[in-house]
Amino acid sequence: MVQPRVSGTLKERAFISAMPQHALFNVYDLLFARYGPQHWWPADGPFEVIAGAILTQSAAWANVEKAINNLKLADALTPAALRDMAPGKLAQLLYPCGYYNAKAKKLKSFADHLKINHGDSLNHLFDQPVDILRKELLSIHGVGDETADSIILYAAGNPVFVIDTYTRRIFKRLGFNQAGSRYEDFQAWFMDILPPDMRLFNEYHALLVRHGKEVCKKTPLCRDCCIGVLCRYRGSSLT
DNA sequence: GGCCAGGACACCA
DNA sequence: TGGTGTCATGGC
Repeated sequence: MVQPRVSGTLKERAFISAMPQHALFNVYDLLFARYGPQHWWPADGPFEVIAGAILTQSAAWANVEKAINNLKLADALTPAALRDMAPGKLAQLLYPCGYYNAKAKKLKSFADHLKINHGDSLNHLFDQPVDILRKELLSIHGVGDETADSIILYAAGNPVFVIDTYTRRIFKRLGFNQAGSRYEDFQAWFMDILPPDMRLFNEYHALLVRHGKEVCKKTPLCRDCCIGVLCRYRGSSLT
């Protein structure tokens, strides 16, 4: 495979900054052309999505899969089973994905909340306006911005754009510094430009993670890496 | 042996 | 409001 030359000239980056709407769609098209559909979220049902979203916090997905498999083998991947299990036993099952004591507490907090407020019904939890749902999720111990949005998008099926480390890194290094540094500013920038399409948001986030994992972290200058790779698929320009 | 991985929270200035 | 320490294993 031919490595891209160092590109991303000042002229190219200036154009990207001036035309964020076009560039945002072009970046998606280029990533999709390169990687194809990602079929996210890899889980059996919405509760497994939620558990995975909590367990993947600062952890490699391969290790999260081991922990989820442990939960399945112990028949513990239900809210009731998580509540009933002793904290030490649950932590033991979560051991492969790290932070096992903290994550055991987080899973139990979610299971407790679901029982108390929704009778263990995810449909009841999800059957409310997205802004209300998001505030409720954020009130649960262990659920922050990214985890809440992952749950809303991948478990509830509502179009919110998930902002993660890879998304910030890739777009900042592509020159989109006007997006702001706060989570909500970055998210608003995406959602103001893109149509509220659940499938688009799903695929876009997954593609950014795929690209971040496979390309950006292996290149010292990610800015050049991203622009170089992306430009290679559209000649010499991101336009 | 060091660094990083699909973050969140508590604490402090 | 923003910065920092903590939580912790597994793969490269």
